[in-house]
Amino acid sequence: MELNEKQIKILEVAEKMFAENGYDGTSIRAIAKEADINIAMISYYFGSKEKLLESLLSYKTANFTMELESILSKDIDYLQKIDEIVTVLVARIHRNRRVYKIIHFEYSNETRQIDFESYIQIKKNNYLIIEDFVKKGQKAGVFSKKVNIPLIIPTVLGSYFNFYYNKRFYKDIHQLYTTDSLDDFIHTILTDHIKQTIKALLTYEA
Amino acid sequence: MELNEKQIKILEVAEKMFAENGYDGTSIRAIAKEADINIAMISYYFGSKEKLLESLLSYKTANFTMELESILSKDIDYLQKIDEIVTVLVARIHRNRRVYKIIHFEYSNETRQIDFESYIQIKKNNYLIIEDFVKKGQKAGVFSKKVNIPLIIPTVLGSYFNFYYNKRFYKDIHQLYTTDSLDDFIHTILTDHIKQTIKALLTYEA
DNA sequence: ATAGAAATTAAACAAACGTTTAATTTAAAC
DNA sequence: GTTTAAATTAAACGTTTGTTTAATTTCTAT
Repeated sequence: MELNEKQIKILEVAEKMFAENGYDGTSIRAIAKEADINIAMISYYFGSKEKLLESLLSYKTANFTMELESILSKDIDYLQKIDEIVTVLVARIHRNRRVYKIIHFEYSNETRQIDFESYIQIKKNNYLIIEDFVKKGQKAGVFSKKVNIPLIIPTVLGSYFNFYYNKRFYKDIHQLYTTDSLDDFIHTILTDHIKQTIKALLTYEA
Repeated sequence: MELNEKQIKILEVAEKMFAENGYDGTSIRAIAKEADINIAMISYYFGSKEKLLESLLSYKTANFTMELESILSKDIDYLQKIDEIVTVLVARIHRNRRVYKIIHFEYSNETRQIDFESYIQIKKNNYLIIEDFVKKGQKAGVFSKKVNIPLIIPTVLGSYFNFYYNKRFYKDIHQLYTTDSLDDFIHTILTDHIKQTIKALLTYEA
């Protein structure tokens, strides 16, 4: 699906407002007003509010996969690859945190009939790449064989998102009162913590 | 605030529906119908929809603190305490997962003026207890001194919640098609993974 | 310059929303 | 048994919701 400038504007506004006030908490009137277009244009372009959300998801969850494979093909050791994957992963989910918030909320709701198929396919594909990498590391004797591979990613992403969903709490603890200091904290301290966690987990033998 | 049977019924129904369809996605009419009471009773008992949510939060986030202190006062070693804390923590957030979903969504939204003060106070208090415990472990030479203490809890809770928010994905991977098998997985495999992660992190020196 | 398609608009639609009202029933106190 | 308060009800309120309509403007191709 090709998108013109106005459609992209609508999607950007929708992303911000859906994440801020939820899908149901955001009216298409409010989106239209913020995007400075007529209400009817949303139905005209996307068909309905629900299809607008689906368009947003497929627009934003473009492939991780290439970036991931690029790191894994580098000539660096296993633990360095972990560092790079975590760095890229955290930067990426932080950049797209709003869309992930929508996904977390709507995808965990079984009764909502939004189409998440493309998101799931990307996720499944990326998981298989990670699994392959960890298994190689285990065979090479670098990684512990006791680790539960499918649960590594939830620990990486979860550490970030639980921080983010409680950021008003952690802002106080770490004194992060500006957007810049928060971003900086995430890309340094939080990212380092997650790197450390995953490397510890993958090399832990007890 | 004392609650009669009918008020508790309303809160239980509200918890389920708020978590399932969001605060804005849930009408008081729908709550009233599900709880089998008249619409006006919600305003009559709680004042408004917003105050209903606040009542729900303070009703459900009763103190972790005692349970935590009970574990820490036991005569077991540091790593065994980690095991017990993780077990209790995961069981508890799993039991109250719906309320936490509401909190994650609403508390991370700066523009929403819901009162989270009691939740924050409990969280802050529990953090200080954990911090004290880890510092003692560091002095005793059991725990690494390089760990970022405030970020340990996000890793524990985040691992669980990222699994939960993507459970439709992980259900397929781990073949957890019944509620019982899912609960069982969480209380065994997932809990073990988190225990392992935290113990690895706290003893990692590299 | 003109025809036809695409884009844009204001207005209208029925339905659903949170809240309030005023009347009635139930329960408790004396 | 009467009085008084609490609980419960159906109905109504003014808004806001997502979507559609029909008319108009803008753009594109010939």
